[in-house]
Amino acid sequence: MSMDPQEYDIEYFRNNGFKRQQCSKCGRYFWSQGKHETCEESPCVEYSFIGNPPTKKAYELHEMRETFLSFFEKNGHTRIARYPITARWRDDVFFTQASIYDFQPWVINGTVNPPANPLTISQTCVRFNDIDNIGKTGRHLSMFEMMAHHAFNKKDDYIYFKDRTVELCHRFLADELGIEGKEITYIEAGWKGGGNSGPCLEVVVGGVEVATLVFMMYTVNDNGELAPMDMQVVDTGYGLERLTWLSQGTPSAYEAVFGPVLSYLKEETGIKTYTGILAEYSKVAGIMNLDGGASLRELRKTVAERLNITVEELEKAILPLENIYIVSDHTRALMFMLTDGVVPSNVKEGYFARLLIRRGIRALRELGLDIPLNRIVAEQIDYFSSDFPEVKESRESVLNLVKIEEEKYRSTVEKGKAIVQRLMKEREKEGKHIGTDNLILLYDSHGLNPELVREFAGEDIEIPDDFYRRVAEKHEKEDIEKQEKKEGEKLPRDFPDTELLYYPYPKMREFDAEIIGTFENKIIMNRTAFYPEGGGQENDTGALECESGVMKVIGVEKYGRVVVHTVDRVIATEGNVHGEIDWQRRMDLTRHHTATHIINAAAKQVLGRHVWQAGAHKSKEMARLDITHYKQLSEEEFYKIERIANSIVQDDIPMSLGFLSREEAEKKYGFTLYQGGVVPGKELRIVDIPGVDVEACGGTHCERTGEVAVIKLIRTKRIQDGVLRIEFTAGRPAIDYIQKTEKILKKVAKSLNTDAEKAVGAAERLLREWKEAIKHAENLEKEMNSMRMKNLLENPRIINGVKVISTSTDGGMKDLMALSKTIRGSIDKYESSIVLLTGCAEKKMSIMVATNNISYSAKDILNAGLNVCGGKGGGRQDMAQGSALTGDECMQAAEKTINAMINRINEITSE
RNA sequence: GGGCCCAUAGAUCAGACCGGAAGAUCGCCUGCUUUGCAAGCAGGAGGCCACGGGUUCAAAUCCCGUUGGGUCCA
Repeated sequence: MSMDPQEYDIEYFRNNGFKRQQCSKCGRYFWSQGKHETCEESPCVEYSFIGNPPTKKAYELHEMRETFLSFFEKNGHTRIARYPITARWRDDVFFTQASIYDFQPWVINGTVNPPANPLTISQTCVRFNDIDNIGKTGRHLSMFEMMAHHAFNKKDDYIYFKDRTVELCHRFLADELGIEGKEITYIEAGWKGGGNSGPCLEVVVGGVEVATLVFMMYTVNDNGELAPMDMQVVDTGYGLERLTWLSQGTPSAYEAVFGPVLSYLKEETGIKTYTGILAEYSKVAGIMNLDGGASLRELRKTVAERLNITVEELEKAILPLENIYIVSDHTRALMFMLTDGVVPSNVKEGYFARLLIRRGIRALRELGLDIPLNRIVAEQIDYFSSDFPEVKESRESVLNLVKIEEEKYRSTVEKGKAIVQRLMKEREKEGKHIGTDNLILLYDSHGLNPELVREFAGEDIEIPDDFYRRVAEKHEKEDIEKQEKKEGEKLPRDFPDTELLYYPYPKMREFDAEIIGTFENKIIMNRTAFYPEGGGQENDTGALECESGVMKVIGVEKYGRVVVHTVDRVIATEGNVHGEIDWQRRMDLTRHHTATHIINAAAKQVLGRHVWQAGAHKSKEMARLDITHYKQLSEEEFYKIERIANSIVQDDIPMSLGFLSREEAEKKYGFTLYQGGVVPGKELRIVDIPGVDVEACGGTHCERTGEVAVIKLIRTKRIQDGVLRIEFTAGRPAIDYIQKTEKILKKVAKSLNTDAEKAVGAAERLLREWKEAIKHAENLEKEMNSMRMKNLLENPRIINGVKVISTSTDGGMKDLMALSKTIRGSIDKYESSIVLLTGCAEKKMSIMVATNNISYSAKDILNAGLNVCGGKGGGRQDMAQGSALTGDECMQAAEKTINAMINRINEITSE
């Protein structure tokens, strides 16, 4: 994307001897203090820093991060803790993929102020688009840290923009890291994203892009025209891993950033690193555009040629290392994902965790290592513990999650083994082998990758080169158009912020306010004590009283900082009103909200630190809390959570509710504040139940836990793999619920003719006796049948040497079958016989023909009968069934039918 | 968020494509055999074929929906 060259006319460049130059290869313009033929970025040049780092010293990963953050701190920035890797404050993405994600959309669109301004951060990020390249290219990673300094400029609050940004960047690289100023190039580029755009500079050293400086300043309208943004944002991104790699000059980024984890794996496997080969490999990978298997082979061929060895020799040297890198990379990403509340599952965020675990296990297998994957995750945790205390705190829970997921994979593989074996047998019968179709099905539906299938099959199954592309194609066809996300509805005109009374005066039931605007059936006032829908809590209802009468408040919503009341009818457009809140409803909602926090804490205590709130809803009669957990609760866990929750209530703990600056809150309470997702803004409302739970939350709450009165869990439900829903009630509705269930129990007991305590025993006995009675009745019927049959059997009709037994009953098809079975049981297996049965029940006649040891078709005989009674039916050679609608004349029809069939038997047996 | 696969005896699964009398193996119970055990032999119990509709003379089987589980993709 090209931008106006003036956009890059930066004072700092002009004053410090930078010259604008054009790359002879890619044609892009760039700025540098040195003179360069090209832009200095691969693929225009090869990496020059490998074995020859341009920094004054080699930095270890954590050291590089600290150097960066403290440099910007020294230069007027506030250091901000990383945001979680799961972007729960956004509904358009699963994961945080760049530092700017932390401030989208709330800060960028001006809804809230940034946590600090300017600020510096090292944001943990994950990206999975290049997952196949990980471990293979020397530089791709699934998890990385984007270090950044951000400034948010408003008209009345200008921090800094292009000039200072470039200055800080250059000073960091040149003065702090000691890179020769002339070696750094700033390539002109354009940036676009999320409806915004602006110029951007790619900062390149030694062939590698180490940072990007983005200046967000325009909004792009539908016609592609640019308009200046209200806020101009400095969005920078410095690759921690890139810079660390650059400073160490190792053959690949992996060798620089994985630290002791890499050494551990190398030691365990005894795999050697061929530095020369690896260096060459990374260099070539750097100048190649890698996408898919074919280009990977191309890469290997090129490298082998350059080193004058065969591709086989090359692969022997690098393939084991690739697996080591994959394990290192994946476990590192997992550590952060699981720490931040991802629970492995088959959908959404969880699936990526599962993917990494399964890929990790496969890589370990390839290496021939018999170590559980969580052992490697533990190494990662130890490496990151000192700089990320939250990782250390979640150690046990993270290792447990990995272990559970490993077990799940093992059982998937076990099941898969059986499936493959059955499939083999089936295919063998048909004289065929397992084909590509089978492979795709096994992978897509059963999670068995083709290599695994080959192993289980024990024969050489051909795996097509483009296997995964074919799987992808299968899914592409099913691709759905992405639904347009509707923008937050806007108010018809601007209103001043509403003063919120429910925070400072949580017990305020009535208040006076002034109407400042109305539209449709909505009213906006200067202040309100009505709680608007938000944070999973439903809105208050009540009344607004004014001189001309009373308006009923039926809905309350918040648009930005304005509270909008929906009323049944607007009878005043200005003047004073007196508001009154439906207090019973408010108290029910409040108790449910506080109870939600309490249950969340209790669940964490019982189940582990991996439990995070995944959603919640509080209404008047009932509430539900969704938590991350990997399986359904046992009965024991269910009641334990309920017991603990109620003991927190009984302890009647005084709660503290108040506002705190974000920095202070994060420092004091840490990460778990953000249960419902990160709450944007500088000031956080903190709901603190001392010793139990602290959350950033905007809802209404009790003053003491005792106010909740009682918590009754109703049921839990696994709403998806990895997420459990707890439904519960608190306070008044809890009592209603208990009474309701008790009434049911009493009713049951009464109908069993006993009392509640004995109901279960009575029900069990009843069921047992009922089953016995049925069995008894069946046996009796069998006996009756055989007695009834005795006559028939002793005096059978013999037609041309074939024994024919026929009778009419008053049963349905099921009875006829039972009857025929009885007869069958009492005649000789080798005796030629035919059984003809009819049954009349509910104005319908069932007919059944069964033959034994003869060649005549039962179907044929049946048809003769059906012809006279007008029925339908069919069957097999030795057994046929049919029925006819006969009305009240069933018995006569049955006689006619049997006669017709006997005639037919006469006919065919005499032929 | 979407696609695919699966649900039958206590367990593992046949049967389903092509509708017509619910099966195998292991486990369980009883008896025989054995000093005892493992086992062997003979017999037996155990199924609303996940649930709810529909089609059909007839549904475990075909169609639609629901629930639960698995899996791949975003």
